[in-house]
Amino acid sequence: MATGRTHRPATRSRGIPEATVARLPLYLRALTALSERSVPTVSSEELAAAAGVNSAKLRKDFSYLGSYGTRGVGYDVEYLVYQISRELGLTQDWPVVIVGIGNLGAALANYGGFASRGFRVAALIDADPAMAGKPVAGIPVQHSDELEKIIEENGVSIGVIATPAGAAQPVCDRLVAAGVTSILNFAPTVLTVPDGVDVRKVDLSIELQILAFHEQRKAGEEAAAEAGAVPPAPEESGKGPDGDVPAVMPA
Amino acid sequence: MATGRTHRPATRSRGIPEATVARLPLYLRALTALSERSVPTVSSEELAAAAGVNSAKLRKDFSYLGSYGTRGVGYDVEYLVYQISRELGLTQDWPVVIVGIGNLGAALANYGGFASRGFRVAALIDADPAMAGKPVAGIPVQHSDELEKIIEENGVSIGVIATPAGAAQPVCDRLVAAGVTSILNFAPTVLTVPDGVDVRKVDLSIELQILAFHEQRKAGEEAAAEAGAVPPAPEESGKGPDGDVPAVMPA
DNA sequence: GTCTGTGAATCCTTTCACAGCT
DNA sequence: AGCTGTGAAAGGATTCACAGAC
Repeated sequence: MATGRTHRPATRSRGIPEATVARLPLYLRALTALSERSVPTVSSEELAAAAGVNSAKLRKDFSYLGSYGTRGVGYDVEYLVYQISRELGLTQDWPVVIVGIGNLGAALANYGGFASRGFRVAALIDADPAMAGKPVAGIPVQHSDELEKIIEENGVSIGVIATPAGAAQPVCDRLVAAGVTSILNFAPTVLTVPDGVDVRKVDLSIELQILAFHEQRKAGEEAAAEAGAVPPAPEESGKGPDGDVPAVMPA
Repeated sequence: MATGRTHRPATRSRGIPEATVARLPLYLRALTALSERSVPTVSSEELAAAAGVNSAKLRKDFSYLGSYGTRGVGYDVEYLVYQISRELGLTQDWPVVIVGIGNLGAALANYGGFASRGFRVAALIDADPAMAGKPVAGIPVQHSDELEKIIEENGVSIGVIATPAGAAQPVCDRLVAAGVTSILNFAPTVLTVPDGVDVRKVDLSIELQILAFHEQRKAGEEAAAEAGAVPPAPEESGKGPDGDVPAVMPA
């Protein structure tokens, strides 16, 4: 995953592992659901189940944030919601812009999960002049000529790129030049950014491909159970894709 | 080795680490781009740069697939495209169904990255009778009553869920009952599935939250660099002028 | 007795660095 | 020379298991 440099080697105060950070939103969602049902406290076991992880991991994760639980009782739901929100920076308002209002951009603009978590769609931007002024999710689309102005006037530091692949890097460059320091990229391209800028990538087809890999292996196991299946082994001799045999290396 | 601590018994890999599998689609995309430019061979250094990883990692990843490179030369682009495609299972045709044809479902239906990688949208399914028959991305939407029939007739084993959160689990259950064994879930819910079924989750707001975390930290570092270090631990107070404040009630 | 918080052990991933092939 | 393939080392993440608070 493309992550900018988190320079500052001596993180004496709070070094929350990336893996933990990535799970905090999961916990937060589960906690929010409990909160809406007015559940006062929850055990690590229950919360872990609701978030889809195991309890040891959850407790370890929370231990990086501090000691917010009560032994013999569990965690106070409201208090934890607040602590995690604060840790994630969601107690403040994050204006974001979405660039590229095609199908995906429109879906993102309409996505309720943003507004409910401290994110505010400050502007929708598209390169197509015909889109300008047209409202999407109640927000008028603006032409990309305005990009820099919009970023500066709204103090936007997070940009979402939902353009076609070819437009992504130029858009990215302009966003960064205008002051954006975090980018969520939906375009199927590797973005190049300067140090200090974070990029996260969501690629719809990559996830499907990973599923296909496992799916294929399931089918292969079934077949292999009946006969010894050996796929084609082109030129190269030696290892190749065979059964469980790892790479060989005689001494 | 092969210790008896199989967290996922049904998903025993052929020796290719998950982390590597997750990167194969990246390599494949970079290679496809090279292939289209008729580049015959590529070094690990070049390919790694194009895929956004470092070369040692790439070579290690490829070593799990077999010895497909030539020392002193690099990798044959076409050959590697074929090998990775085969490894990912993309040399076969994967019919998929998309359930929930809202903004996101429509975006997915229109997404070109599927068709070009062995995935074929076999059907679009929505619970709204008003959608039935309406074409999206050239494919007529079918009502969810037809779900089981569609799955079976098309031999679908991969399902994409793009419904609202509340509908996701019931839809998932029906998909699984009908024979689907891999699910890509865009709904913000933790899905419960029987053993042997793979679920991958894509959550748009989670990615943004992770960005917000890092963004917040950057802001804190800047402030700390300019003035004396002041840890950002504010009490619940007035947010922004137009803040839409998440429900937090600190004890 | 219940449940959290956490060192220690285990497992997985990345990086290093160089042997060995072309 | 140039570049891959891979053991070995280093670094993270996960799980274990239990001390200690309630």
